[in-house]
Amino acid sequence: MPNNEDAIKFVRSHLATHVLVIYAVARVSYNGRAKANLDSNPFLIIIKPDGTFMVHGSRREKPLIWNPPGSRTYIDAQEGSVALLSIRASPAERVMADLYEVDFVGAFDVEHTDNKVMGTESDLVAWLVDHPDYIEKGFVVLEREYDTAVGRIDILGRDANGRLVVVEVKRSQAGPDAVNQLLRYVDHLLQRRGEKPRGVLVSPDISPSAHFMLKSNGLEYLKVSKDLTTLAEKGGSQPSTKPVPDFYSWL
Amino acid sequence: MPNNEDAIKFVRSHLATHVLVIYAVARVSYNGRAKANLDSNPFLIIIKPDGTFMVHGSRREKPLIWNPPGSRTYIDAQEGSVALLSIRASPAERVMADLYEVDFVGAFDVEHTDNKVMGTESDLVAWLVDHPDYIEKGFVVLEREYDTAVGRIDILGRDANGRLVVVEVKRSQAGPDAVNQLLRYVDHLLQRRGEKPRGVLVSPDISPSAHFMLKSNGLEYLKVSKDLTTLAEKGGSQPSTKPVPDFYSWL
DNA sequence: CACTCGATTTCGGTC
DNA sequence: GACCGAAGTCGAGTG
Repeated sequence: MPNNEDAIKFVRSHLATHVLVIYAVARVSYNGRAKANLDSNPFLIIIKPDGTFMVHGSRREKPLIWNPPGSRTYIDAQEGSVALLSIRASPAERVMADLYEVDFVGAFDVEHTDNKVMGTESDLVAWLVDHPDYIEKGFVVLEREYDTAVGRIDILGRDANGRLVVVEVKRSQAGPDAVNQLLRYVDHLLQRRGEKPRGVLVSPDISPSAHFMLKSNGLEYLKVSKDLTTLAEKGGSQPSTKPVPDFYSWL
Repeated sequence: MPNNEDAIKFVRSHLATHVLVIYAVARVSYNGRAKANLDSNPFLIIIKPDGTFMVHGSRREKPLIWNPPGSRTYIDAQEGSVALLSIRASPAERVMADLYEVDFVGAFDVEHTDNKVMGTESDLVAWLVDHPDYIEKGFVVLEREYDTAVGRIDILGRDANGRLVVVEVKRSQAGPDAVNQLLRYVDHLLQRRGEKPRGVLVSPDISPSAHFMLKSNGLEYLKVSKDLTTLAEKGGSQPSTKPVPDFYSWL
């Protein structure tokens, strides 16, 4: 029979420093912005040193129940089970896990590593600003990431005829929301400057309804090559460190 | 010195049935809709039987690099390392991990469990439809989740005076996007029916800029109690099963 | 399969 | 800490 006391000690001593992996039969509940419950079943529970608490099932990328970074984890013995508690201060949220059978606890020393993702919308905007003729011959950039009362305009410029142009950029297929955003900006500038600007949506693809909305509002569409959306820059992370695994199990 | 061959065999034999947890020093790269790279560092790699592939660091809830459910995983020996490959067919995306030092491999038999989350926007809409007077005395619901060319209207109804009312519901703080959506629907109905409807945004909170946009467009705001956003119904999951943990390590 | 939108969105940036 | 908008968004529902 497993020794819960040892497991509890083990978890406590590694909570702040290691990524903990717990395999246990547990009943889990979440209560906060929403509510959810899991009946007693074997789950994989992962607790990170930053407070992230996750209960994973056998499918999907997202945990079934979780608490975000910054939460605090508590563990204690209970009548016939181990109580695992994760508390987030604000908004108040709590995850409670009753572990009826703890079959594995591992502590893994994982370094903090940031990775830089390349090919984001910001990258595409930057490229377009550097290559204004790609948008249109004679296009001149006035502003980039231009904040207004109704949102941030990706690119504001003038065409060869000197007419104001609002450019909204999407790195993937544009939907109704993107058209909405563009409309918002065009209306705002019309009211603000008394000059009706052109509105151009730039993306590698657009959904049918979004295209319909675009056309019926006199806006324009510029399709960009999919290659442009994965512009490669360079990014990296930190140097290697020695792994220090440690675990506790009875089998 | 660890035996990579055994680790590879172990992974292969559990890929389809277990949640695999691998702790290794690895260099990881992702190439697909975007790109990302991780230098050689100890990471926690989790592979689920549904094809989900995740590389977790010591912080945050989301993996540093991942492939979604439906991806295929391959593992093979390499010169001085173990090559782990995850391929997603469409869109074409691949995650490559070079494991330079495999320190732990665990296979955990996690049952598939669905959990029902309570307190979603859909729950709130349902409650409002059942309690139309909460929106406004004399309010009559005409349609719910009403599809139009510009999107789905949460609730369409008429007020005590017989005037058309569009209701947009948010379960958390409403931002500019919500106002945008509502505006879109109001405009659409005006054009479509030649009748200018009232637009009402319902949420427990609203951001300052969203409220400003709302007012300046003649729309209305109805604040609902936060309690309403966590309406409790009932939900559960499946019965318990026996855990069958299995792992492989050298320490 | 594609489209649409909610999400305990999460996450990063900015004020 | 609040606000704002992107995300390799993910994931569910619908057609």
